[in-house]
Amino acid sequence: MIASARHPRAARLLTPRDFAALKSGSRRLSGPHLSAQVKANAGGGARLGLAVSRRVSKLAVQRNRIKRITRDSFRRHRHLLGARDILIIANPPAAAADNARLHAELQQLWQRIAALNAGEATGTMRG
RNA sequence: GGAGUCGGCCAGACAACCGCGACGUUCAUCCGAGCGCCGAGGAAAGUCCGGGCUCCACAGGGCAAGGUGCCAGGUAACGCCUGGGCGGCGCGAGCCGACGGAAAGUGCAACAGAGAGCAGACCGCCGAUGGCCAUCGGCGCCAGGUGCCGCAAGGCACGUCGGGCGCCGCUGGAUCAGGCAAGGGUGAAACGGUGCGGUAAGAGCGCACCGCGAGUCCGGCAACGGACCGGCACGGCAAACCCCACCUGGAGCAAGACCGAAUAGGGGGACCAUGACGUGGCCCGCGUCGUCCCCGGGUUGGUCGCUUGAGCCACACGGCGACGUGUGGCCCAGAGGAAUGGUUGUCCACGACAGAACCCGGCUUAUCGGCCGACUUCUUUU
Repeated sequence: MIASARHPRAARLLTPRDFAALKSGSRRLSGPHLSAQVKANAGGGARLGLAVSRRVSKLAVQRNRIKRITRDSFRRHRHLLGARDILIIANPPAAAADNARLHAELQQLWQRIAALNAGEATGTMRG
């Protein structure tokens, strides 16, 4: 379906249960500033969760910035990502990275996720 | 124009595209879609004070503990604000101050220093008074040489001289007894300060001014100020205990309320009273009568609380002011895995600190820079 670049409520991980489900059987990817946990979901398209702890930055402004950049990038690339739940975890260096760097890294991350085939995406059968 | 003080305000702008949340409205069986409109701060921060609100069997008395601390106002309240007083800083506009009581009591002061609380004399000053020593003078007393004359007693001369002792007086002293605390020195602090007089040297010993005072009068609601009077004692520390005055019940929106679902009214044990529990420091008082402990099972979803409020903006009136009263107008985030943004372009003074989480009033801390008003001061010109 086509590619609306929107980010409705349905495209988010909402409950603690959603987050707990990612803890087991997910595929992990990591970059210098951001890491991801990915797992196939029951359908309907990609859903995004965010984890930016106070360990990344004590300033709420910085944490908000990272989340906003991530959401904005996610909605633009959501049509590429298939039916997966994705948790993006910020690493401490992310607070020092500017917006352009975060955008670039996110774009690479989406491409790596999209490259995973359906079998791998479930994570459980990895050899 | 330069330097500065106080108060207020702003917090890159504009455009395009793509997004997010609330509300209103239209469409739609539902998912949702269109349109309109709104969408972080002056500190949203630290959580340091004060309230509202909610629950705790509702809040009475006493003790303890904590807080505040010049006075008077303002306020819902405050540790905030305004005005005033006092002290300090600044040429000034102004700024800063835990700023009640030390004669209610207890206590503290290391080191240094002679001495640290009803103190003390190291260096030093004096030595008036009473001694001592010395010089000079006066008076008195005592002892004595040589020569000549004389038998001797004795006389005369040198000589109204010299010596010794005592008393009195003058002057002097690296002096003793003693006097002093001015000056030096120690200290955070040394038992009022400065000056003049005074004195042997000194000293509130006297005087003037300042300071001080359980005194009197006057001004002020008061803090306090002024005048007069008094005398120089009554040191400092209360962010030491303490005294005095005033204030404070506890916990916090994960407060708390409702709806729905699900399971159970389970098993075991302790106590039937001068008992247990409720008051989250204690006691009294008050209230409740079955209460408490252990084991096992179930639930941790939704709605409300949640933004109209000690609200904001004008104008008028009262007040020095903080602020109050009245009239009119406005609606100004409400999320909750958590919205309020991203990218690009143009411009310039090249953009700081930083993100609401129940809500207000303050304080404090962080902060690139800019604008406005009032005032001070210096310089130039007229």
